Amino acid sequence: MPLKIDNRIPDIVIGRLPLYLRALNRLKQVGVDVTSSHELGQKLGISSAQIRKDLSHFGGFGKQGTGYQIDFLIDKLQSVLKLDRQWKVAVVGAGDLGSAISHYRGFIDRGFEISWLFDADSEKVGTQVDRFVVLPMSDIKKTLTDNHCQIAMVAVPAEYAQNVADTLVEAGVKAILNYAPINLTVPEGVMVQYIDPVVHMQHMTYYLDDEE
Amino acid sequence: MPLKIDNRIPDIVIGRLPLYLRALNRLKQVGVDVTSSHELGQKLGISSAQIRKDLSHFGGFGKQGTGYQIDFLIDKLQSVLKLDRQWKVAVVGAGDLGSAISHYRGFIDRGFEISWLFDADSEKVGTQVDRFVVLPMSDIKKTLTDNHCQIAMVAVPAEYAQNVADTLVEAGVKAILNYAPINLTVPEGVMVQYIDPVVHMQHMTYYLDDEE
DNA sequence: AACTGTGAAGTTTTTCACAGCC
DNA sequence: GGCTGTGAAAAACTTCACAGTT
Repeated sequence: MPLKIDNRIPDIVIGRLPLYLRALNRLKQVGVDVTSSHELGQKLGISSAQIRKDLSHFGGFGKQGTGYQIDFLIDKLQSVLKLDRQWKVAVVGAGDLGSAISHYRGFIDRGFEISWLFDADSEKVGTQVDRFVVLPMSDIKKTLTDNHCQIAMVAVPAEYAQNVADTLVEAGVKAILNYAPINLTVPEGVMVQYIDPVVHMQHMTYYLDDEE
Repeated sequence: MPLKIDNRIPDIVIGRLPLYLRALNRLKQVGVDVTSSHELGQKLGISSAQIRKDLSHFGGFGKQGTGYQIDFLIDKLQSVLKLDRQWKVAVVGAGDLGSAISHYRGFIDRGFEISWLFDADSEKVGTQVDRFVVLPMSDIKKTLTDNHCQIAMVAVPAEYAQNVADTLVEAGVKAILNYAPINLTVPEGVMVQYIDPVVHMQHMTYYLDDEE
């Protein structure tokens, strides 16, 4: 009898699925019905073997000789990523960035609905930003708990971000997308992803020509 | 005689250096002078061995028994990443996102100066956004070429992003930070980094509890 | 003929563990 | 005692290459 097989799927594979999904939706948009690991890989700059292996973790989604039915694959990936529902998302910070996020229309058809906008500044609380009335920080816990909100975006200055994160964790949030350029400390079981444009640019400058 | 040693440094290592730099600047800010691979790793959720190995690619920056002098290490990392100068950056797209980027004050002391803001919409061209007058797309090539600008940020809707990228490449840009949720095709020698908040959130939903 | 799914091989990345130094 | 820098070992990840299917 074989030992229990550890079939947890590598996180790096999970991280690529949203990219596949994005490319597949794009192909669908331009009227393509079927694609191949080769075509998809070309678009993404990823080898076809990798795409096939990644997808094979979840079952045989393709057809030999044919490729992948795009509608079918989109459906499967959405299901794997638990995107077969709408996730309500809270945004903290109603400054320039929080406002831009609130205005952005690109979340809704990819599984997310921005649902609340919070800010600590009493001048901002009560004002209208896009379709939201800015709520005070003191409302976070009750609002998110009552609504079982598990996802939040942090768009406050770096010096407040850890405090905000602590509050969110207390409110039961399990996934934080942090726009503040600072590392957050959170308990086990809470995920943080970071968006910091400067980090990306500093990565690229390494490879740039010296002459400015 | 040994074969020529390939001492190109792995890209994954380069990608971590900006994170080290960010954490080091944070420590400096709160008055710390010296740190260790262990402390830094703790803050970043990275093993101390990895930090030591990463840094060792560039020389012995630490002192045995003591750790790393923060000022010194910041200086070295900035030099490695070519951040010992100010890079001028162009932004394309003066919508909500482009405006938020233009207002953001966090670039300047990390090596980047947003210097121009372009938009295709003739209604926007000529208007003031923060300290910029919005420039027409037709100015991109001359402006960026004349100023040897190598870095640009794309903050336009997905359907225009590839066109904008093509224009930027033509203007001599070598590093693109793309906020549009679409993969760009660029020639060899041009780098693209992507920022798509939805990708990060879709990555996290995989691990969230099923009950919403 | 074209393409998937997959063991096996190859490569890269991370961790271990310890000599050497402060 | 505490810490770095680093070969060696281990683990993780990617690519190869091909049997099997349409």
